[in-house]
Amino acid sequence: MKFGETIRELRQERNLSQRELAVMVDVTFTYISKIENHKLDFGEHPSENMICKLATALDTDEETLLILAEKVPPRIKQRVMERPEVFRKFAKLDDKSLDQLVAQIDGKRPSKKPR
Amino acid sequence: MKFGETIRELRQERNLSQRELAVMVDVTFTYISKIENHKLDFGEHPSENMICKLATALDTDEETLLILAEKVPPRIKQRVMERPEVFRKFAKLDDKSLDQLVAQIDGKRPSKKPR
DNA sequence: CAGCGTGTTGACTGATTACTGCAACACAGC
DNA sequence: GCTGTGTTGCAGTAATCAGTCAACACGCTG
Repeated sequence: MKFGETIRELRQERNLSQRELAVMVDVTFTYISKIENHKLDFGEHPSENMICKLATALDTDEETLLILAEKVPPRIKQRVMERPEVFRKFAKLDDKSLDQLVAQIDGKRPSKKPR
Repeated sequence: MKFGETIRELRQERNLSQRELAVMVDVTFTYISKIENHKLDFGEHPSENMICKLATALDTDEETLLILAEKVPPRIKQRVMERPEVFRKFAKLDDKSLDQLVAQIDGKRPSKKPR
């Protein structure tokens, strides 16, 4: 519901025209327009590859874009394949339980102990 | 590496010929053979839809088959989309940390708290 | 108002996907 | 030696995907 809008915002923040961005990711500018307006012929979103290029060109986080495009980022997919039973369990938990687990993680490993 | 072999085993356990299974999932039996031997023209695995039908026909767990075919089951995908930050965190954890979280889940919610 | 830069849209094209269908062969048992 | 079973290669197809191209619309600016 928000992928195209996000691309547009990022592009405008960087003061790029559709044409300029198009060159950077190596497609025609009309395609950029369609992406931003969700006017792609079939499904809503561009290919994973394209999203990756867009992330680079716009200097933004690739995984966030992928998720907006309803694609599971490769790194997450890989981990799911490596530990399927675990992720199947996680997927069964409700929001509250997930939050509790996150709290566990953040509590136990406080990112960076600043001495 | 094991999808085709798994299908074959399940099929044989149920005493089905490739031809019989093929009818059940509405494809030709040569296709079943190709699936079992990883001889599909392009990528290794059949479509999600086909896998789903196979699971039904073989009366086995769909998600397990999907994972063998290196596809993220829809239920898991959906949950990832709903709580992306959470699953991104999970995916960063090493095996030991994941195991600890699972222990948390299993310990904390012993299936059914009576009372 | 001419012309430029910008964005939007519909029709079209080429590649890839997910199979079908056939033919030929192998092997196993009766 | 025939029937049932599985294997493999090749060609064909229909749908979907990824992207191009031409045409047009808008707002500025000189």
